[in-house]
Amino acid sequence: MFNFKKAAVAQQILRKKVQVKPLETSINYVAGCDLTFLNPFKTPTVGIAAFTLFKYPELDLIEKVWISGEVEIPYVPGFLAFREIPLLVRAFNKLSTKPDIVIVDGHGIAHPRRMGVASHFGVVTGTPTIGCAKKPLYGNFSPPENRKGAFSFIFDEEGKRIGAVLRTKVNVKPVYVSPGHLIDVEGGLHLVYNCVKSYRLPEPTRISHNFLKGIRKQLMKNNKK
DNA sequence: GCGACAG
DNA sequence: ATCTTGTCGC
Repeated sequence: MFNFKKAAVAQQILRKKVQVKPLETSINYVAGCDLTFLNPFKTPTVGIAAFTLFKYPELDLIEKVWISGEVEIPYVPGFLAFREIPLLVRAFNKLSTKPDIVIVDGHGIAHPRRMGVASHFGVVTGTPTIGCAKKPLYGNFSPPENRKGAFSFIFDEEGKRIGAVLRTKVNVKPVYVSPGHLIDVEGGLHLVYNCVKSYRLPEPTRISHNFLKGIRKQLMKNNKK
């Protein structure tokens, strides 16, 4: 079975490789990704991972890819990356065009050991990443004002900025943005906000999720026959 | 000791 | 993290 104690040690080693700094390249393509499970409450189960690629800043959809496979590691808060990364990397490799940055569904450095799934994915693939989660995991913050575009920063125990809480839509819960790799807090915040249209989640994440919904439906149907 | 705890 | 339906507020 999976050893979470060793996984925590691995995260402590990997965190030294995370680079939080201004993005060095211009953004022409941005990708989003997501996972779904045939039975999310059972492990092992079959997981499906998807990537969607968009032109930036127009947000025109360019490509969609997916892959499925067995997932054997259970979800434990703080260790999401170990469950999701194998399939995410396989799906990422199917993209015919590599994005300049990836928005990952989960946290980056706003994590107990600064190694959320976004940072982990960024380090193992050498890609700039930004985490965009729907719920808080780690850090101190005050809720942002109820205006679209309002935000407040997330701080660690030492008072260092590790992310931001961003209101992408009025009267809707905010999202939690933190650098994954090769970008900083401000840059990530700006990118996520530029990827938001009329919904709570940025388009790359939202479209990836919707895409997977259809794939999952097809797979469930084929499973029965 | 207790609560909190991405997906 | 899934699915489905109804309900409420803007």
